[in-house]
Amino acid sequence: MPKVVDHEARRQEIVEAAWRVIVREGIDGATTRAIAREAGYSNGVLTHYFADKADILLHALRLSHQRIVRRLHTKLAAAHGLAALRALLLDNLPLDAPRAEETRLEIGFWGASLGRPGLAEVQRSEGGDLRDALRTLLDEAAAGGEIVSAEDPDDLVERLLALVDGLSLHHVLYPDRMPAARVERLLLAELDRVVPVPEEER
Amino acid sequence: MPKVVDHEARRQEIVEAAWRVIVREGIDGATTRAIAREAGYSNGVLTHYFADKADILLHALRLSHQRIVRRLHTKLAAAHGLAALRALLLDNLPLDAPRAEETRLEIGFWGASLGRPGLAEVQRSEGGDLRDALRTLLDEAAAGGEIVSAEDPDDLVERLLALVDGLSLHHVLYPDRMPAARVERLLLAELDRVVPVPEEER
Amino acid sequence: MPKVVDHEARRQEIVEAAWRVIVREGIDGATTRAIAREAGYSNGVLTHYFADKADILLHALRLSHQRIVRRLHTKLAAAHGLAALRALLLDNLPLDAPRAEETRLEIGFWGASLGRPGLAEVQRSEGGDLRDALRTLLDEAAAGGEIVSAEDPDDLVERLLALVDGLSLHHVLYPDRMPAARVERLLLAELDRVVPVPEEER
Amino acid sequence: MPKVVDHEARRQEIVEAAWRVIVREGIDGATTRAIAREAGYSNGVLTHYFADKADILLHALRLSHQRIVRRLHTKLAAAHGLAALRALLLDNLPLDAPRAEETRLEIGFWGASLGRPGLAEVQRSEGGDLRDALRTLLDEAAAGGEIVSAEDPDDLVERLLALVDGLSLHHVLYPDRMPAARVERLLLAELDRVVPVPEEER
DNA sequence: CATGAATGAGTGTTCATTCAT
DNA sequence: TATGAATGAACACTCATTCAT
Repeated sequence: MPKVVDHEARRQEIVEAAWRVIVREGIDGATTRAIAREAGYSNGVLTHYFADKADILLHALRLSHQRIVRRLHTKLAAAHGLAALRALLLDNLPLDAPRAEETRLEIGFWGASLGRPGLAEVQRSEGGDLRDALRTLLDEAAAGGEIVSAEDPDDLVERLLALVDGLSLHHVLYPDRMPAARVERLLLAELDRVVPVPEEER
Repeated sequence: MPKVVDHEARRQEIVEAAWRVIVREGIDGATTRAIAREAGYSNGVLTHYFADKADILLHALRLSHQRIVRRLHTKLAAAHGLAALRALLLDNLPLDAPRAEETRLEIGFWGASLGRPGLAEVQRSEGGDLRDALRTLLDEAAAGGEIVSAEDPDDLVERLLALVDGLSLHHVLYPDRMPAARVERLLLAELDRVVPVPEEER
Repeated sequence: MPKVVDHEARRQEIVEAAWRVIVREGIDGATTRAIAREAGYSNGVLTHYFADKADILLHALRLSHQRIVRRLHTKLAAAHGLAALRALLLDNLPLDAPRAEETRLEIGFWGASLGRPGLAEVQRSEGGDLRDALRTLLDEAAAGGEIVSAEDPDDLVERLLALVDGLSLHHVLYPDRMPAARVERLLLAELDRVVPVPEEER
Repeated sequence: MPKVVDHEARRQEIVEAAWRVIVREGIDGATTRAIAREAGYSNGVLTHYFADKADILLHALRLSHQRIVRRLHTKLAAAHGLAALRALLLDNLPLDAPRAEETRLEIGFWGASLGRPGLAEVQRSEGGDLRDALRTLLDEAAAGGEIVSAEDPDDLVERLLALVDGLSLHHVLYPDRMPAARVERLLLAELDRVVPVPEEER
C-alpha cells in the first residue's frame, strides 16, 4: 500500500485550502485556481484528488462540520445535562471571529445547496448529528429534572436549531443590529423558558 | 411620437423575469442572458432599463419584498393586536409554494449579500419595515392585555424574526424533516409562550 | 423649398457635437450615442442626416479642417509674403489649448485613416489646400526677395508641413519635453534657414 | 515534469502575432480573438501570458521598438560621426515595406496613447533612447568637425526627430505625394544644412 | 422628422476542465 | 504524481444599426 496515506493527507490539504478561500473570498471567489494556489499546488493537482469542483466544495463543507463537531466533543466531554446543552448551543453561535467565519461559509452553502441536492444532503445528514446530540442532552436534562417542558422534545430541539441559524444569520448580515452579545442573550432567553427557574437561583 | 412603451412597465417585466429565473435556477443561474430570454427580449434590452446586472438583482430582491409587504397590508387591513401579529408571522413563513419560492430567493440573496454591502443594505432596510410592524402590533397586543411578557419587546421581535428565518431555511433545505405544518406549529408555539393563555380557551 | 435650411443646420449641429466628443473623449469614445447626446438629440436622429457613423466622423474631420482654414483666411487677409508664411505656419501649431485640441483630434484621425481610404482621402485633399497656400506665399516671398533658397520650393513646403505635424505630435504626446515655446522656436529656426537674414536685422 | 514550453518564447509568439494583426488590421482590429487566432491558439491562452489586452498591446509596441533598436545597433556597429548619424536617421524612415509597417503601427499607437498614459510613457522613454543616440552621434560629428551649427544641439536633434515622424506619417498616409525617395531626400536636405559642405564633394 | 425601443453581433475576460509531458 | 499549457464555452457588457410609432 504505497503512498496511500499521502493521498489522503493531500486531499485534506486541498480541502483546507478550499475552506480558507471560501471563508476569505466567498463561495463565488472559490475558483479551482484560487484553491490550488492557496494549497500551494498547481491547477492540475485537483484532478488527482477530486472528481470536480463540486466535489471539493462538498468536502470543504464537510470539513467545516467536522471542525464544529470536534470542538463540541472537546467541550462536552466533561459536561452533562443542561449545562452541556447550553454549551453546545452557545458553541454553535458566531460569538467570535472564527465562528463567524464558519457561519459565513455556511450561509454561502445554504444558497448553493438550493439547486444541488448533493450539498443539501450533506448539510441534512451532518446537521442531524447536532440534532441528535441536542436531543440526547435534552433528555438527560429532563431526566435530571433540570428542564420541564410540555412540548415535544424534538420540536424543542428543532426550534432551538432554527433559532441558532436565524440568529447567526442576522448577526453576520446585520452586525450593528444584532451584535454577538444580543445573539447570546436571545438564545439563552429561549432556553430559559423551558427551564423552571427556582427563585433562589436567579 | 415614439414607439409607445411604458418604460416603468417594461422595467417591471424584466424584474419579474429576473425574479422567476432566480427562483427557478438559483442566483448563480440568473445570467443576463437567461433573464433577457425569460423576459422574451434580446440581451441588449437590459441596457435600456438597468445600469448593470447588480442593478437588476437588487430590483428583483426589492420586488420580492414589495410583494411580501403588499400581501401583508391586504391581510392586516382588518386585523389588530395579537391576531394581526400572528397573521403577520405566519404570512412570512413558506407555508405554500409561492412563499417557498420567495424564501428560496431570499436565501440565495443572503449568500450574495455577504460580499456586497449594497444588497445587505437593501435587506437590512426593508427587513426593518417588517420589524417595525411587528413591534407596533406587539405593543398593541400588550396594551390590549393580550400579551404578557417580562422580556424586552425588541428582543422578542428579534427572536421571532430569527425564528422565522431559521424555520423558513430549514423547511426549504430539509422539507422532509421540517414540513410546512411543523414550521407553523413551531412558530406558533413560540408565540404562545408570551401569551397568558386562559385555560378555558385552550 | 421647405426646411432645407434646417436640414443643413441640423447636420452642422451634429457634426459639431461629434467634434466636441472626439476632442473630449478621444476617437474611440465617440460612440453614436455619445454624439447624439452631446447634440441634444436622440440616437435615432443620426440616421436622418448621415449614412452611418463613418460619415459623421468624416464630416467632423472636415469641420476641423474648415475651422483651421477659416482662421487662416482671417489672419492672412492683411498679410503678405514672408510675414504671412510665418503666420500661417505658427497658426498650424498647437500653441494654445484650442489648437492642441485640434491636434489631438487630428492625431486620432491619422490612426483611423490607416485602414479607411475615405478618411485618408479627406486629409489628403484638405491638407492640399494648406500646401497650396504655403506654396503661394513662398513664391510671393521669393518674388519679393524676402527668401532665398536653392531648394525646390515644393520640397521646402513639404518639409515645413512635415515639421509642423512632427512638432505638433511631440508636443501633444510629450508636453514636458516639447513645450509650446520650443515647438515655436524649432519651427521658426527652420524657416529662418531659408531666409538670408541681413545682419542689421538680427 | 510539465509539458515543455518555453514560457518566454510563447509570450514572444503572441506578441509577434499581435504585432502582425495591428499592422494588418489596425489597432482597432487587434481584438484578443484576432490575436489568438493569428498566433494559432484559442482565446484562452492569452490569459496565461498577459494580464490583459493592454498588456499585449504594450508589449507589441515594445517589440516594434526593440526591432528598430536592434537594427540600429547592427547598422551602427562600424559607423561613426556624421555617417552614423545619417544612417540612423535614414533607418528610422519607412523607406521599405517592413519599416512602413512599423510606421503604421507607430501611428496607430500615437492615437491610442492620447488617453492612455501608460502607452505614452513607453513611447516617451523608448523614444528617448533614440534621441540620446542621435545626440551622441551629433556631438561626435561636431567634435570631428564634420558638422557646424550655431544651433543648440538638443534643438537640432528634436527637429530631426520631428521631421522623421512628420515625413514618415506623410509617406504612409499620402504615398503618392510623398514617395519613399522624397522622404529620404527631404530628410537628408535638412541634415545637409548643418553640414558645411566642401565644394569638391557636391 | 424625431423618438427611443430593440436587436444581435462583438468585446475583453474568466474559468472548469483536459491532457501531454 | 504533478505540472501548467491549452481549450472553448460562458460571462457581463457595449454599440452601431434598424424600425415601428
